[in-house]
Amino acid sequence: MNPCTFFKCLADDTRLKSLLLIAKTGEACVCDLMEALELDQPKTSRHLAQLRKCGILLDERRGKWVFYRLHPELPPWARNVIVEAAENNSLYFSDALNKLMASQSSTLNCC
Amino acid sequence: MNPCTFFKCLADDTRLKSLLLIAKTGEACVCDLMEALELDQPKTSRHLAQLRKCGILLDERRGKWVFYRLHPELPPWARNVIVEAAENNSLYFSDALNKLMASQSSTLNCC
DNA sequence: ATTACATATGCGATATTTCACATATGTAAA
DNA sequence: TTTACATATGTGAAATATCGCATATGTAAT
Repeated sequence: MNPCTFFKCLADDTRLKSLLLIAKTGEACVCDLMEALELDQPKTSRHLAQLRKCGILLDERRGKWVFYRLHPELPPWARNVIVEAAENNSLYFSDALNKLMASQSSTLNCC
Repeated sequence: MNPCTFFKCLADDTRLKSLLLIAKTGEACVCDLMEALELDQPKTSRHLAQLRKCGILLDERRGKWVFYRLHPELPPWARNVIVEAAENNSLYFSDALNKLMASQSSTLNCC
């Protein structure tokens, strides 16, 4: 994991918020993320794909849905960076986090 | 310190290596950094200026030279990110670090 | 005041990233 | 097997970042 490549992955609002949301909640599917972040589907998917290709996220398909979580083999220092960023910038993504947790706990939710 | 802005600052080879070198050595002047990184002067100065304007680095002039160090008011989480990256990616900037330490300890050095 | 050296910045050219739209793929229910 | 839904990706346009060169500013010695 080249550190410059790693930081490039965090250097975008969509990707960073997606990562912080996933770090906080453990995992999330694409449809919940796009609603929480108020983004269209291709944009959400593209950024998640970039994080997956860099080895930061791991995807798992369950039926129609694809869930993303932090890659278990992510180097500890890199995981710490994400977790520390999440713990110290709650205001940056609290709106999205509230929406995401509402979706995830709702029985009306798609997945 | 918006976290996305912060990570954008780390998402470039010149800036990231400069930061890791400064984190390791405490401080460095522009001329030593440009030699350690084998860059021209305007490029080195430009990237340092960006880090200064974002509040990551603090500059201090001493005679003809300008020394940069991590800004003392940098939020602890952000400082930790830089320090952790430095501690866990030595191979990424070891060449530059060796050159920088050689310059800084040499009596032949300009500053 | 002039010169030499260290650092900073204006600016157009180039490279890289991101976006928006269309479309493709994958899954499951009817 | 048709349909609906979820996700992924091809592609060119737009936005953004970086570079290279020239030049400006700041400091100290002569």
